Amino acid sequence: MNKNFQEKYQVSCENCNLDSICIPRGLSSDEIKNLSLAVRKKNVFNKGEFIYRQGDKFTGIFAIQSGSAKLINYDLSGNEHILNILLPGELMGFDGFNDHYQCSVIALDTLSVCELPAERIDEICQKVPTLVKELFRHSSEKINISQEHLIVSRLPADQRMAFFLSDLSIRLKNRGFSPYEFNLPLSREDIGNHLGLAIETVSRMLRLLQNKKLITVHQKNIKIVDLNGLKKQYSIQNSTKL
Amino acid sequence: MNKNFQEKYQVSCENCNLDSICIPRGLSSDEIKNLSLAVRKKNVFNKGEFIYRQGDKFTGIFAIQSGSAKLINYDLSGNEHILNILLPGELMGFDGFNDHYQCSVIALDTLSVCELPAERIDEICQKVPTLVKELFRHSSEKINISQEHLIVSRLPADQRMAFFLSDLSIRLKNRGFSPYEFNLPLSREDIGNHLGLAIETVSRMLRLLQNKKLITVHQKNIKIVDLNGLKKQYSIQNSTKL
DNA sequence: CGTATTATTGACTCCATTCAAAGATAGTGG
DNA sequence: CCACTATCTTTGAATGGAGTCAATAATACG
Repeated sequence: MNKNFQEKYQVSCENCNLDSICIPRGLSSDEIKNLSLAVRKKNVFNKGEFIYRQGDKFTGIFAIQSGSAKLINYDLSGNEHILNILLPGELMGFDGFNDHYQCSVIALDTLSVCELPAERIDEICQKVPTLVKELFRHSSEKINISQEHLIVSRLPADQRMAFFLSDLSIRLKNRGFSPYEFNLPLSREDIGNHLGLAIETVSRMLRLLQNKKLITVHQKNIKIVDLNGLKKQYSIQNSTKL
Repeated sequence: MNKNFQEKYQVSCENCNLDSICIPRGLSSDEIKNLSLAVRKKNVFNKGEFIYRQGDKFTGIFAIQSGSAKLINYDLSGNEHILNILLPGELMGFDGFNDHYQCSVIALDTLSVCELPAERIDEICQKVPTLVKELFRHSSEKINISQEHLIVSRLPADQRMAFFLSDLSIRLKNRGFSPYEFNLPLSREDIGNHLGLAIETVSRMLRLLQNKKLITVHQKNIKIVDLNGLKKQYSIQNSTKL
């Protein structure tokens, strides 16, 4: 393994400030070094480009270094369903362990990712047994996120919107961004698609939350005025049944 | 390891006729033997009993040998959300790799399960590397099922019901049961909870599908009269957008 | 057999969609 | 710089699908 190869393919996870949320989360520094050797150099995508496509052969797990993306699924009629928004430090590809990816991921802005290639996962898991556990942990998290979304999808429109914004705010905070002000990289149509709402309803719900002094909206710019109030909007729910 | 111990704790996966859908799916017979040694003896639960509870410490992955169960999540208000129905050969517990189970599983009738204990997963994965891959595969499948449910939750009530029944029919067939007649182990309330419908709507949709000559309903007994027709009910969707 | 629970059916209400139109924003070329 | 278009967003009014309420019917249970 010559120096040129290393420069080209080896990215130290220590150079990336996302260790605490990305794959290395539960690993020791020695283990991270082993992981770093397996990780493919970071790759840059422009807005609108696919990181991977539904139906593609599984090539590995990707981690976002910077930028954001949308996780989508196309149904039999070709309709797009936005399953989630992905932020820096978040992983993707766990939908593909059954040989082929079952979803697509599209960059919402300029995006850089690094990849843990499929062919290396086996060997690295031998060398770093705790990595297996970490990957299961992440996979488990993806399951729980999907299930949470299913529960949220049953809430009325205003609560769904409140959850979406709170969730984004919290995730941004965990990643070192401001939780109180951010630019949604999504159109109203994409938000509606993701939340299962018509674009008109998206407009109305944003206005509603603004009227309640919980947020302020200017185009894609969102300011969270009252995060606790926003959370109460959905976390109370119908407190009738116990 | 004496004979008594083996009788008590060792269940050969070869004795169970669910190899093709359960954990052993992709493993060789030698690997299955190794797996068999790690699997804990089967355990029996009565209707209404918990296999594991949301918040419990992760103890392992369970496989249903016989009977059925419901996978549920309790929200902050204590409301129950039925995320899925689990059938023989199906696995549960992938929601727990993050130290604690995020869901509960309750037996819908007399249920027998076998368990791959957490403390053995590490060692067995060392001995049987292909098992790691198999577990990731199953975990991946759980993700995809959740995401499919999210998409289905956007469909109108009749299509949701049609999907639910078709899906059950297909899964029962894959497990060697009749796909054309089965007894739902769920009350109308549970069906409604799972599909996000009021119990009255569940009644109405079952009647609708019966009027369309796609099924016949007698209490909990369901006969699938026209499986293809049932599938068409939802797979066409709005064919307007391409 | 009577009571309690569960399921069905009908009438009414309400939330979110659809339809329709106006307003705002970004990009283009004169 | 402004007009002009295309796209996106907001707002209002009407429609419709599923929920709620209420009553009846069927089933399970003691």
